[in-house]
Amino acid sequence: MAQENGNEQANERYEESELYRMRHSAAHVMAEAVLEQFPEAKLAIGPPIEDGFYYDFDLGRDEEGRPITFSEADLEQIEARMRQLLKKNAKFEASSLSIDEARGLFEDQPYKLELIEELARGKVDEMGNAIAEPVSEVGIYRHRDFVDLCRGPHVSFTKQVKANAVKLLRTSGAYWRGDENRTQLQRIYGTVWPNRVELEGYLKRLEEARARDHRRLGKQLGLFHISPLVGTGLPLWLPKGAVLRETLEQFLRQAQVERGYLPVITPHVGKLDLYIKSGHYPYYKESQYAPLDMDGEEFLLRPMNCPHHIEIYRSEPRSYRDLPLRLAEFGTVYRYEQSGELHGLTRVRGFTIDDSHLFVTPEQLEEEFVRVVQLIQYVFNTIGFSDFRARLGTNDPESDKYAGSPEMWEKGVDAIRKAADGLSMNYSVETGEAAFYGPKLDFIFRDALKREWQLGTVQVDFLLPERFELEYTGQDGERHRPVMIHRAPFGSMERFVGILIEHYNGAFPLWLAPVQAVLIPITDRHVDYARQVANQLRESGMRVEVDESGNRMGAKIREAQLQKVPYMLVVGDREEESGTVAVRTREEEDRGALPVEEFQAHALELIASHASEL
RNA sequence: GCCGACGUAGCUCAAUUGGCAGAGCAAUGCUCUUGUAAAGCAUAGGUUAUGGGUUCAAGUCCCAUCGUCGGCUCCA
Repeated sequence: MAQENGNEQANERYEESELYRMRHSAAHVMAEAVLEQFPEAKLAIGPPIEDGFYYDFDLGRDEEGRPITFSEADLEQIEARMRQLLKKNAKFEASSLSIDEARGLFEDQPYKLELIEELARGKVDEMGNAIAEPVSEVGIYRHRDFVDLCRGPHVSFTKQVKANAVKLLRTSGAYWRGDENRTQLQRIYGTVWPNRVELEGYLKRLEEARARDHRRLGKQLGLFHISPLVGTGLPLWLPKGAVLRETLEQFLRQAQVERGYLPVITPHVGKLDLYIKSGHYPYYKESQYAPLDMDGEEFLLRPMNCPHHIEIYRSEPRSYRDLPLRLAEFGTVYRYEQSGELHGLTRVRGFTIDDSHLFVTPEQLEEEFVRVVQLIQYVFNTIGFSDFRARLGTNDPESDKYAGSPEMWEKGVDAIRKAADGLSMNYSVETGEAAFYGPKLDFIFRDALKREWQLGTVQVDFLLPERFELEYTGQDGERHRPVMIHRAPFGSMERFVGILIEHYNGAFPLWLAPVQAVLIPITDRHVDYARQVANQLRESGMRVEVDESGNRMGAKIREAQLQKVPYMLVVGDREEESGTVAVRTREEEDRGALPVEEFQAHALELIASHASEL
């Protein structure tokens, strides 16, 4: 993905940019304002981030022992004070101190002391990033009476941050060092831009992003519904959403048939023993629905599909002639995510993975891996997704989260690297992002709100074949152990559709649109003709509705526009007499009358080619 | 799960310091028979998330539960 290099370069430039300095400096001035209002506040860290900055504070506890938090009024006051402080033109002065001097200077700032100790021991820097070497001196930045442990960079004078280009956005809790077992601090997020106009532009972009939020569009377009009575995180697919999802499923099924995948269908529950044997259970115990105890036997709502597919592999003796064996299923799984983690369709408790498990010989591994990546690229290209990056997730040798031998991991990572390099792909390598059973290559998409979502994934697995003692008979007549590839191009149908909604702002390409055309009869008199045309189009496989409401034509068009229906086919006396439809697209283009057959042929061609333009 | 904000009709939102729960859209009925983004009139729609409490009086104040939203954490 050529995208990624660009991003990395952009990030490097960002960290050296004036804007980055402004945001870093704004964080310091905000902390200064906070300290005025909360003199007892302890400072944690306050870095620039994409589009802004934050600073974390510990405000201590009230008489009842509850953490003191920022109110909305506090935020307004802090923001107002910050503006005043920016205008008073203080100079930012850098200097460095020995570790001991720094310990003295920050003696009543416990979080800073912890950072200083870690710098001295060479673990992490003041921003929390890993460093290689212990340091003997630490950087500090001072403006007025405010001093912070910091290596900069900053602007020279506070005035260089425009007071009218600063806005504090929100507060939230945030764990110290990102660790939920440690103190929860109070974070303030803010943003700074070079000037007021750019700030307003940014706020407008946020507003626009909210307008294309898939939860909002999902309601407006009648795609899905989440009922608290059914269960939070358990979406209900409405007819139009179901059509969209099934269309995607059909598309992938077809692509898989062409590539030698075989369908299987397996149940949504399995005995607990199955997951104990696979090793999934102890790893993910906390994020699973509790086992169902029936007559002394325990069953799990399945959190993944792999063990079921493995049992299919094991159902008969396998020969090298059977491999690669590619078993595919849209398999629904259940994971009890923490309540605060749920989010529309993109983070749910019951979802369907476009899952497949490939059982291959070690010799076939690399080639099969390449084919899977090519399938994923084909899927993304066809659907029109572009803002993706690829990530190679490896195990963290320090962590006990990962099973299997070092050789297994090495072989797996090696296979992925060879495959990705062979395809000339750009990818980042991230330690500690692997599955517990093996390394993986993930495809990560950025949504309208700039959040990143992992969609497609391909994983190499030497472990489960061992756990389940999988075998095949080789050409040599000996027993051999296959390797597994786990893969899901969409990742999950729920998440993928959620992202798809935002990507297209609800205006799906014709082939995916839940309703592809609406017939709009001008008066009651034309309803029969409209129905006749609709039926003709339906017989060719198109998804067509007739607007038989009592509305006037203008209102029917408005409704179809709001529903983002690709084609509006207006029919009145003229069309009925000539056997035509007056074609209008959602891009507000009146294309005039076309014979029904001509429109149909044109539309079917676009559908077949997965075209995104009408 | 944690921090904060919030929960009023199907949807979007009103309701002054605690004092009769409202509007637009959608729905239904009637009239109009209409040419490219909203016709008119009428009707119906509510245990103000749920449960408890304070008060002469609670949508409004307090407590709990459920849920939603923004973050944090997590994401097989």
